[in-house]
Amino acid sequence: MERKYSIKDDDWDQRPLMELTQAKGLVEQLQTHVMDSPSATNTSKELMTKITSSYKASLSILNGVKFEGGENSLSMLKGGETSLSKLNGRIKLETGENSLSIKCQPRWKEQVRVCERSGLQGPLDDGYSWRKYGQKDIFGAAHPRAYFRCAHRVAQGCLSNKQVQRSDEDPSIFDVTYQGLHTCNQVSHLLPGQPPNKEDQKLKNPQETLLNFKTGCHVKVEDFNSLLEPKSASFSLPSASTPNPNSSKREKKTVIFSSPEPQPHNRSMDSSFHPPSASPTISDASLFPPYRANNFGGGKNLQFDHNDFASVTASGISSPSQDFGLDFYVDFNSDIPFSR
DNA sequence: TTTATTTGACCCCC
DNA sequence: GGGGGTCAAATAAA
Repeated sequence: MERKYSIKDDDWDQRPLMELTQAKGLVEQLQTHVMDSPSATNTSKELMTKITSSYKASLSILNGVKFEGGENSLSMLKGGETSLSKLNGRIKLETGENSLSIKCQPRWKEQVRVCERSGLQGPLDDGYSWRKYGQKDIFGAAHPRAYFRCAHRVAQGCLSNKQVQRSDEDPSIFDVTYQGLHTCNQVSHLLPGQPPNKEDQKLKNPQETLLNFKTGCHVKVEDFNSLLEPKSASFSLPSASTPNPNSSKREKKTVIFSSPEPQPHNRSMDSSFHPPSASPTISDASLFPPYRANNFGGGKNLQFDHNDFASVTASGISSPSQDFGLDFYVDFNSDIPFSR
């Protein structure tokens, strides 16, 4: 499969990232070939798996990361076991006695509007699964902020995460901040006709997916009724991790949700809308009222709110099996301290 | 029983 | 010291 990359002149060279992305795709193809080969030894299969994992870990670091310390920063990390972790918004690469802390990742913001009209429009298949890992009351904000990370973080080392907070100005709008590109294979969900893998099948069910935006924005909404209750409201904006290639810089689109007409039995009804286990979820009665998704209300709101974003265009970063445009803005402002 | 969510506590940065 | 982000035990749901 051929990949196309388009890149503008930026502060730093994205080519290593693109090359690595391409290499990852090729290795995954090779891995498929090796796994299917009856003559392949267990050792070669194991090596292929390790190589693929290594590529994914590397991409997790390189996606949106600028090494201020230059190439030597990485060359200082040598010897011993290498581990990759994330703490306080920083990616930390540790090996032996050394560690490299990286703060910046691709970061962008979406605004999701929810309005009071019903309009369930059939199933949709969405791309990414998120797992909620925290919620905080934010100083000066009327509504709490929910924290999500990629549900495949453990299994595939994907470091993508997002924060969701209801807007103070307009309660019908949710500010969704994404950080980090997906390095997992969830994008495969977007491929029509492609059977989900075993794990994904566990994560999804037909009731989860209610929308499909023509723009390519996929929104998952679960258990709208229970949004009235302190738990179990759920939705995700998977495509936000792969913003519409047609979107221009600082372009604003809006994802429109609509709530069902008031239904007295809503609170208790509907086992059919219970949230699946591992889903992109947002939970908080105060945050998430009984909204129902609708796919004819509008586009998605993609807002890049940083003044110093560099524009990068790449393709198929997250999936070797799919070619799609990917426009995003990378905040290169953050510092990249090196510590021991 | 397994898996996901909730929420108080803890940690780190400013 | 305060605030934001994350962890992890408790709890809920499937």
